[in-house]
Amino acid sequence: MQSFRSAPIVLVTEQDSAKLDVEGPAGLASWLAGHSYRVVRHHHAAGTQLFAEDDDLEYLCVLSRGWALKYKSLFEGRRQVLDFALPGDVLGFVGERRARHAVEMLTDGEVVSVPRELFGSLAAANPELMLKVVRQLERASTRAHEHMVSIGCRAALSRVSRLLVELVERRTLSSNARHDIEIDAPIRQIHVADALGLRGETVCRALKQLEAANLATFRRGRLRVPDLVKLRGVAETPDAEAHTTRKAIRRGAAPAATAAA
Amino acid sequence: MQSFRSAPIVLVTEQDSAKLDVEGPAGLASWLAGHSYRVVRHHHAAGTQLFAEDDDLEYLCVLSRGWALKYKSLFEGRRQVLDFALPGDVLGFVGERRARHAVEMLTDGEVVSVPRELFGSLAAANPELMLKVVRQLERASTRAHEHMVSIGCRAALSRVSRLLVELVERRTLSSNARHDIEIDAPIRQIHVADALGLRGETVCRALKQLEAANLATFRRGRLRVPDLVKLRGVAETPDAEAHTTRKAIRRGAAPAATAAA
DNA sequence: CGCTACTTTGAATTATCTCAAGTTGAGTGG
DNA sequence: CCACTCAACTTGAGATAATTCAAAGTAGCG
Repeated sequence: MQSFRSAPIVLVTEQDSAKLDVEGPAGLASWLAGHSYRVVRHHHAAGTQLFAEDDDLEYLCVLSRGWALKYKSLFEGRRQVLDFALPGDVLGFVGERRARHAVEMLTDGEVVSVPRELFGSLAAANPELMLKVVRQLERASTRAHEHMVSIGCRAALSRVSRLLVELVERRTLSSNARHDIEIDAPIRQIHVADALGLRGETVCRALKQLEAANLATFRRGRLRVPDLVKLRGVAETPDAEAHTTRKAIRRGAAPAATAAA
Repeated sequence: MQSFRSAPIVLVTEQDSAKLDVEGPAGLASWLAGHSYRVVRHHHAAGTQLFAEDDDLEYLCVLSRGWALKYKSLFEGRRQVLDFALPGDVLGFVGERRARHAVEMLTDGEVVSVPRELFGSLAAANPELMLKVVRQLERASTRAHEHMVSIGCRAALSRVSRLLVELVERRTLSSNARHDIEIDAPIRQIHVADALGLRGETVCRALKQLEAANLATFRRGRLRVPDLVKLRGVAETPDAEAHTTRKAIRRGAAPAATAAA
């Protein structure tokens, strides 16, 4: 079932369409909003589950405002966060009706929904639409791959750093700011943990380390990064530094100053 | 640079096109092969690197025969295997020229290559082409997500079991065989390890366990699974069974028989 | 003011990694 | 047909990063 079907349905107006352009020229939501009165926009409260894994989806959706979470649930309440969806991201699947993962709103937000068959005809008539979708898919896929590298190869501190860097980069895009960046990141430590294959306690300890080293402060949905380059350095130091230090200590040498010390 | 540019270039003939249909009705390679003389087919030896991360790709490629490996390299020789590519899989990126990961042949095989701009015009003229690409992308994305669940949430034994199940399912597709399945899987333990975020030794120990329990035998590129349902059971038993057993032992109770014991 | 949900800290436990030796087996060339 | 080689696989024992369990702290909110 699609729980959002009970949400108020708002037809997209011309003004709305113009407003959606804030997502940039590649914005899928704005494109869709302007092409049929059957493209609708729903508002959803934080915490709403848009759909669950295995749901039969009648719509293809694009997030137009707010943050959402894509995840898969396992046994014993464990879950894997697959991606943080930001405005412009596709929620749903073009190739099949069955949902391969769940999606839930992290903040209040808005979702543009297109009936599947309407999307099909829009796509047939407008090649550029499918291209926009492909680009979104590939971007999401690249993020998933980076994610896999983190979970598979990096130590806890690096994973957390890498995720913070990703969040900053997704929010500051073309901006080349590198110092004292501060963004809203409406997520809890547990979301970071579930995304990185760690437990909440481990994420907490990693964040404390980053804070102690003045590399990043993440509290109550607000992320501050004094020096993005340095943080990226920790993210890309998989284990090498820690490893070297460890060995040196074992040999009785004085430990080198690490980024987090 | 694209190292495969030095490979012999073979124009696709009508017969080739017909032959490529073994990939099934959704086969991208066969579709592409029939639509322009500028679509070429290359042969590549096992071990060939088709492209590296950050290469500037002039072609969009589809694997038509053999197995390939998508991966990202890190420090100290560590790498994360992102996906095993089988015939029909897209190698390359529609939305941008820059490669986001490396690809290397696991076996001898063939690759159908389309110049990027030609792909663009083919896609504009044939909406169904882009749809085929989207479906491939979504399938790869779903695999990546399953992969993340494994790496992030499962114990070593479950991860290995899950990967073996995935390989079997991809090779037997619509077949509903469930007993005594045997397939070629031209990979080594180290590929499994790099795919699952484990070390070779750990994969070896997991495989030994599976073999001892008569759940799967994987040796020299050949995988035999006596009972797919049972193996799937181990894959989906994240830790619960082992965990319960562990606790029971600590309490002094007799350990329950586990699948791998 | 007292929930409730989230975060923090500590100590013990453990799955996996590391390091270091073997062992196996397919391929090679005498 | 028999060494020989080399890469892949196997096995063991010790080290460690992360988990688990348990118990306090905090902060937002009605």
